[in-house]
Amino acid sequence: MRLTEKRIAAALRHYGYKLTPQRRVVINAIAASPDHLTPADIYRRVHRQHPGIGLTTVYRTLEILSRLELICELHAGGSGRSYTTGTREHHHHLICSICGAVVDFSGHHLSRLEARLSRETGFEIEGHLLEFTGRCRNCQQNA
Amino acid sequence: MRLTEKRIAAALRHYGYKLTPQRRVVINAIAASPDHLTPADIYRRVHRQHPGIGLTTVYRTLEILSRLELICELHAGGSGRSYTTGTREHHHHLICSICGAVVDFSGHHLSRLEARLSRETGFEIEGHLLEFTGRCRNCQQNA
DNA sequence: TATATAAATGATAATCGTTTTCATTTAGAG
DNA sequence: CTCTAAATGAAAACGATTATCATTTATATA
Repeated sequence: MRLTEKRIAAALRHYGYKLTPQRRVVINAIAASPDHLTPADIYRRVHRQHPGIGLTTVYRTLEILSRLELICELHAGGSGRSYTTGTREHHHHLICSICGAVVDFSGHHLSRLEARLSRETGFEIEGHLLEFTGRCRNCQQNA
Repeated sequence: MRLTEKRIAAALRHYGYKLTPQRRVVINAIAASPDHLTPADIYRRVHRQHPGIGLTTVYRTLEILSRLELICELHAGGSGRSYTTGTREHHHHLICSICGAVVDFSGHHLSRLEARLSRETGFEIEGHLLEFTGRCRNCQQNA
C-alpha cells in the first residue's frame, strides 16, 4: 500500500520538520504520480503551478523525505535518481534499459543472505539494493 | 579467479581494439590493485608514472573494458563508480557506508527470481545489481 | 493575537564526475 | 614503409547535485 499525501505530511511534522507550502506541493507531486520521477521531473511539475518554488527546495525536500523513508529512492543504473511514494511493503525494482520504465516487485527476501554475510564478514548490514535491468515488452517490439 | 593483465590485453585485441601503451598502463593499474578504484584513483596512479596520459583516455579505456566485462563496474550507492579486475565467477558486493571498503561475495543465485520476473512482466532481463551496504568491522569499532 | 527564533527558502555560484569536441598522433594491416 | 581508421589529449561543455547567504516564514510561546 502506498503512503498518502496526508500521511507523509503528518510524518514530516512528527519528526519535527515544518510543513511549508512548498513541501506540501512537492509531496503532492510525488503522491499524485504512480511513476518514478526524477528531481527534474518533480521540479517541472511543481514549477508549472507554483513558479516560485526553486529547484533547491525540491532537492532538499526529497532528501528529507527519502531519509525518513517516506518516499522511495531509486538509482537507476547510470547517473540520476528518481523517487516515488513510499510503501509499507519492502520491494525492489525492474528497470527498462531503453525507456526507463520502472516496475516494482516484491516477494523476494534477502534476510537469510544478509545473516550469512553478516556472520562471514563481520559487517553490520544496513541495507541493500536489488535491481534488475532489461527490455520491457514495448521496447522489445519496437526493436 | 581474477583476470590477469595479459589476458585482458589479449581479449582487448581479440575484439579488434588497438593495444596502445596508454591502455596497457590503465589495465596494469587495475590489475595491480585488489581494490575497487574510481576513475580518479586510476588516473592518479597512471599519471604518476606516465604524466602524458589524460583523464579522458582513462575514462574511454574503462568504458571499453567494462563493456567487454573484462573489468567489473560498481555503482556504490551515491554518485561515482569504481572498477576492479573482472573474475570468471559471478559475484556481488558488500560496501562499507563509512569507509567505502568493498567485499565481494558469491554463491547467491538469482536465476529463479529472474525467470519469475520475466514470466510475470514480459521483460527480457539483461542483468541485475545486488549490493549490500553496512559498516565494516573496523568502522563499527571506531564509532 | 503578537512576537521571537530557529528553520526553511530561493537565486546564484560552485562543485563533482563525466562526456564531447576537434585537431593531432599512432597502431597495426597490407 | 605506407596508409587509414582508430586512438589520443587538452579544453570546453555538460548535467546533476550541493553550498552559500541574505531574506522570509512556520510555529512555539507569551
